Amino acid sequence: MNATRTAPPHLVEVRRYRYRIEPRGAMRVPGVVFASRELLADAEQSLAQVAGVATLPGIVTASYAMPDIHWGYGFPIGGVAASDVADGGVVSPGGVGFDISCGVRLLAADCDRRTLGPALRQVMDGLDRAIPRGAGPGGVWRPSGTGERERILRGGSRYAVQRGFGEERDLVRCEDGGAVADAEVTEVGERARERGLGQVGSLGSANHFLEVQQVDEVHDTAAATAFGIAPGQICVMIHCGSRGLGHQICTDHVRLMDRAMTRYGITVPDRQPACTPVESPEGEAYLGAMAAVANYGRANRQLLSDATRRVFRQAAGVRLSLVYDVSHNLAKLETHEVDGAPRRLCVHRKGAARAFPPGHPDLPDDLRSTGEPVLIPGTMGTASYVLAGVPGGDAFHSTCHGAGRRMSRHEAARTVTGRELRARLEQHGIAVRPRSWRGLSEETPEAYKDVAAVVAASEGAGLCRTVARLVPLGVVKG
DNA sequence: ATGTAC
Repeated sequence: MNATRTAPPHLVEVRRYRYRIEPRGAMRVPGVVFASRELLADAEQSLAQVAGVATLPGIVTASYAMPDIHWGYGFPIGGVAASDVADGGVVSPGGVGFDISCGVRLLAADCDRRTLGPALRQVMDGLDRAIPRGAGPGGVWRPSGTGERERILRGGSRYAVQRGFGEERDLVRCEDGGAVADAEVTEVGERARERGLGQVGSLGSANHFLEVQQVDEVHDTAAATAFGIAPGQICVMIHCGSRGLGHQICTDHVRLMDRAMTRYGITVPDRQPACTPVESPEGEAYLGAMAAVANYGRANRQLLSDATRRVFRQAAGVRLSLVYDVSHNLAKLETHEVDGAPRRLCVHRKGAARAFPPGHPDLPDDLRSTGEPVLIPGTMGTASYVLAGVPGGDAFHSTCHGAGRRMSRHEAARTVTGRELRARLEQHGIAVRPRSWRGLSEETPEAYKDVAAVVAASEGAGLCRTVARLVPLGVVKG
């Protein structure tokens, strides 16, 4: 149940693209919102969530919000919060979201728009047939039994590649080398496993998509070269998550934590977001399950990449190499400096991407001097971006994750029909392969903030730098 | 986001 709506917290402009919410009441730290005035106009009610997150036990430095902030379950989408593990810091499933491990993968083709030529149509038709999408079951590959299912949860992309669904080099270009080590498969309940089993290698629905894109502008040639992209080049962007498996894990663990919270003496506004200390049986159970789902999400994107590569090879003789794969819905145990001392933190990024700076030891060797690639899926018919981490990046090295919704799904569907939208996009030279007309209309570009403004605010706030802008040529949607 | 509600 929602409490009475109170006035949104007061924002003070610290400098351009940086606002502050002073700690009041139960807030343990300030709120820091990276945005422009224009972007804030669409974010008013989610500022209360930024203040709510600031009350979490053990939270350090600030409750952060990225320029694409919008209303979410408990935490705002576009929120970043870190808690100090040794100081009773908590982990919250609401700080990760229902779509655990949702993220983006970018593949670069060995051709440009001109050399691909009319084969684009065959590629789109091939993808239309090869990419499972929409709600419900169906994936490109079904694990054969319990053993294989558990190896996906433990091994992520690494297992998918071992199994023949990719190349060894892919793993170098995946966050965490394609798998996190701390997956605890025993914490993944039977219902979650069942839901996940038949959905390995599927897009899902809503804002998830697979797009054939073209590199439209390169802003940073050195970084683009290191990432493997150049002007005019054909790319494929895949945005998807962990399907029913992640949803079920979030549901299960919110329930467990909700029951346990009072035992730890934790009270939160509106009974959400549910949380328990990282160092508690419930906290450890969630993090173990979440890590298993993180691996599942990566395997999902790996399987979809394999299916996409097959289509490009058969329809156009084109090869795709992985640029990067990064999630924007995860909690991670990381070491960051707080008040001049290194602390072990549980960093929640919900609708926020990690953006390690140049020189960070966890980056792949060939990207270490460049900074971590960040992949920003835009809205249909506009543009997507490739960014990079910068030295001194704020918010525990995080940045924006997308355009950010501005209109409800219902409102969006009222503005345009799916058929009208497809006609409009095709007029602009964008091929559309939808699964449902309703789903397409809900994703109309007007339903989102201006992704260029979000990227400009993120860069202006010192969170990242722009490497390239990509425009869509073909969209595959659920 | 989600077998779009227990």
